[in-house]
Amino acid sequence: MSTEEKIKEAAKKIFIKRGYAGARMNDIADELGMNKALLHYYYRSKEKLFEVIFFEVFDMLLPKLKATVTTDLPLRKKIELFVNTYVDAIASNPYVPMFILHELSQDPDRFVEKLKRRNSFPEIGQFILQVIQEMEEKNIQQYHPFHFFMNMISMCAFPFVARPMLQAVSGIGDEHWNEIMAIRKEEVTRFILNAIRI
Amino acid sequence: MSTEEKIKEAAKKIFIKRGYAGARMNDIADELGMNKALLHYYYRSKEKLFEVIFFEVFDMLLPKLKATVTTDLPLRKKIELFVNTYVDAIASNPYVPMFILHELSQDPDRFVEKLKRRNSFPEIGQFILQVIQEMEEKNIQQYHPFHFFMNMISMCAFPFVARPMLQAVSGIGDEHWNEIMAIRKEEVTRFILNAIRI
DNA sequence: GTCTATAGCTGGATAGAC
DNA sequence: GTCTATCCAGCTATAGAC
Repeated sequence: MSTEEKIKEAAKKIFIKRGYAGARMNDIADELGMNKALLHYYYRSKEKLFEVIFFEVFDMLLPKLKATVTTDLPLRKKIELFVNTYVDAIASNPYVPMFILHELSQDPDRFVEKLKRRNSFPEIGQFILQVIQEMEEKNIQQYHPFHFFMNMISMCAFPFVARPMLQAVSGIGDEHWNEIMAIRKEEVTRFILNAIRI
Repeated sequence: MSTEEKIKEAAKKIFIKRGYAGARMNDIADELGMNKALLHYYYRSKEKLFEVIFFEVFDMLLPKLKATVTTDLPLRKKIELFVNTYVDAIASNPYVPMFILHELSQDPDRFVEKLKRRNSFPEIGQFILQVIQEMEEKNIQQYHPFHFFMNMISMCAFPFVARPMLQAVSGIGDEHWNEIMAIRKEEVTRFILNAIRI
């Protein structure tokens, strides 16, 4: 791995742990046993380094989600695919939601602005329409379509965000936590499908 | 409202918006048209000021939740009460989850440690047992009880955390968002009860 | 109690040797 | 490319006048 790569990985770790404001260039350098002057040599400034990571994280996640939401599957299959994709993607990068929320809270407008410049922004309109149609045809329970969508997203993402607190409240240790999360996809999918069945 | 109170309220606003690391004592002072020396006069240090707010936020939320989880109601009623209480509590302080997550991510252990010193920590063991019993008696669908609990929490809390992103993805404006959130309690309760019905 | 002024430190950024 | 040394802005915190 090149020095440039190594810096990026270490920076990702620190930014995710502490957020942009809390992260120190020194911490990143220490993480690598390097000097912070090197970070500036490769990435010019803290802000620039952060942006590189920011977009990398999103380019890993958003295109996948966009693809699942816009495929041409029947609703139930699409829900299953969405949950599987989302939970898998986050489970293999469990720090991502926290990272996103961290920066989202600092300056929501700037954050959303950055995102929109990528055109990988998931387009949920079509999915919502599909839900509405199934409801009109009485194939599934009636819900407010947006709440239904929020329920899906919430159950996929929140456990990863709130993990430390959930573990504290429940007393579940790390090993046990991983075992439990391994079956989350199936549990959530089944939960949703049961909730919409007539 | 006393100066001390005013400082606390302004500080809460800033800490929530920017997190501990991102908040500036100057921002808090400016918010009030005061001088930052005053903040130190009343609260000694940034850290002390933060702690006061931290515990105030939790003392507003946790005891309520603890109460709902440990009441002696049948499961379905308890679920309804839990969702109503949680969503109401957060809706009237929509910044709270973000605030919590912010600080949770900085140093999870210290965070949980602080919390445990209060004895208002919700005890979910009894609730989980109740869920298990209903499942064994085949009164409700079979789920992993912890996933079921996570689903409840997730749907209550996440929309408030991710609001800016959800609005961006969906294109929903502020007025419309408020309308939608006004019915969330009912939507979530119905969703859960439908998911567990046999 | 409230203000101005300033001390003292932290952390991002750069210069310059190697 | 990598390191050491150092600059300088921005921040917390305090001293001291009123």
